[in-house]
Amino acid sequence: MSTDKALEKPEAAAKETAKEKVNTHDRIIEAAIKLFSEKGFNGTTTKEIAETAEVNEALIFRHFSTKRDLYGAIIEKKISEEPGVELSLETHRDSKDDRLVFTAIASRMFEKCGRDPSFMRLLHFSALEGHDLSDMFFDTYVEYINMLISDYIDTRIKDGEFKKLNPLYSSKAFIGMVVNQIIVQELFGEKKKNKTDYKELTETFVEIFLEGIKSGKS
Amino acid sequence: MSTDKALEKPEAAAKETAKEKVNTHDRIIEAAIKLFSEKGFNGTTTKEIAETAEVNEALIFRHFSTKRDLYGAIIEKKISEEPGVELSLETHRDSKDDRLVFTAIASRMFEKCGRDPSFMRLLHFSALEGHDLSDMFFDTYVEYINMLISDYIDTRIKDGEFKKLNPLYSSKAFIGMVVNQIIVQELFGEKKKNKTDYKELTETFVEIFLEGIKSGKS
DNA sequence: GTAATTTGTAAGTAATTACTTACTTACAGC
DNA sequence: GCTGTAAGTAAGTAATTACTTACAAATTAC
Repeated sequence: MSTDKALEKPEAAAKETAKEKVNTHDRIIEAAIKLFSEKGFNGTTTKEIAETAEVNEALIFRHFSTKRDLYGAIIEKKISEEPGVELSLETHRDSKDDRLVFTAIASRMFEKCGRDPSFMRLLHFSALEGHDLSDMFFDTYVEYINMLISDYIDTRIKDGEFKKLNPLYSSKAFIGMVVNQIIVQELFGEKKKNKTDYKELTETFVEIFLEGIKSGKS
Repeated sequence: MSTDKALEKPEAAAKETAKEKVNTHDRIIEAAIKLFSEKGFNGTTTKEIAETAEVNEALIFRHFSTKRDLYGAIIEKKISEEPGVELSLETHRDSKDDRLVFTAIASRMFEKCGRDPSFMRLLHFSALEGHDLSDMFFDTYVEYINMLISDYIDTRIKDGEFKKLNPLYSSKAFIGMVVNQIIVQELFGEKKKNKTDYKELTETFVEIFLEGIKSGKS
């Protein structure tokens, strides 16, 4: 019985306390993500974060010693939790169905950023405002993906299927099409005016890119 | 004589006074462009602007009634003074030498943004921070250029030289390649690590785009 | 039970913010 | 000369900032 209690109680208690604690912690982080991504680091006050999180302002500084620490924490969280584009590449790489591969990459990027616009905004704010972790953000999401696609292009060149163009620059060409569309959409709010047909847009991008890079041995 | 004096004196006087006045005004604007483009609206203080411009802080508010007014003034200035990409299109449009046209567009954009990085940063800051004039910025530099290129593509489709793809989406494809490279370079500071060969990069972009969009009647 | 630790809060701090004021200086027209 | 107007400045303002402190309530440990 005593063991039961010893096992049971702390567990339940921990759960209970943890629930409250984690909720507070999470509420702060969620509010911070929302506000920092909307208005940037300098445009957001700790008072606002507290109000949005429905938490006393002083609690923020018990969980994160400074405002900048909190900012760093949410960037790290975003970096770690985002599944990335690599999946769509890895899923289809071996098929060597180029149209499928690049369509999957573009679709995944559109879908991910459409679902969570805060990610792109945070990425850009952190770069513009010069946050320390901005480089890590960049390496994880720009350089890494460029490298993956660049590698794929490289193998397709060796297969004799793609032209002998610089693989990194070719990768940048494709990524650029997709990312710039996302930026225009999410950051500049183009969506209000023009309804974009994502299916057609993706097809156009993939068509241009693939026909442009394919070696002409049809 | 009286007319002479009346004509001469105010002119010289105006020149003299204007010189001082314009210098102060311009120094404020120059400092504001520098600081706002580096650190954004919220990241820049009026005290800093005054120090950078070597002008008493109170003078800022004699020239611009609020900090936001000053911000608006520099955005308007940037919008009005930038010559834009349209020139390179207009110069080469009638040649119908597609490679020349798109190479010129890309080169001009790279060159312009490389020479004045503050432009791109201001554009992005204003969009992220949601300034009122951000839309004007966007319309002038994103939508307008897209329209111009889209129009050119449209005529080339009607010439039978380009595939029947959506001209706007095709334009976005090309612009995206170039603009994204600029963003990565200027905002994320990629230049430190990788030396980019702009000539090869431009050639790669144009090659992929043109071969991708050309109707296959070679 | 009670002591100790954690969680929450109200009030306050010193520094900084955008913006003003009251004043002096320089220079124009007469 | 004098007067009026614009340019320049030092000092100040009220509000807001990130961050603290001192204390109460709740929870845990024993």
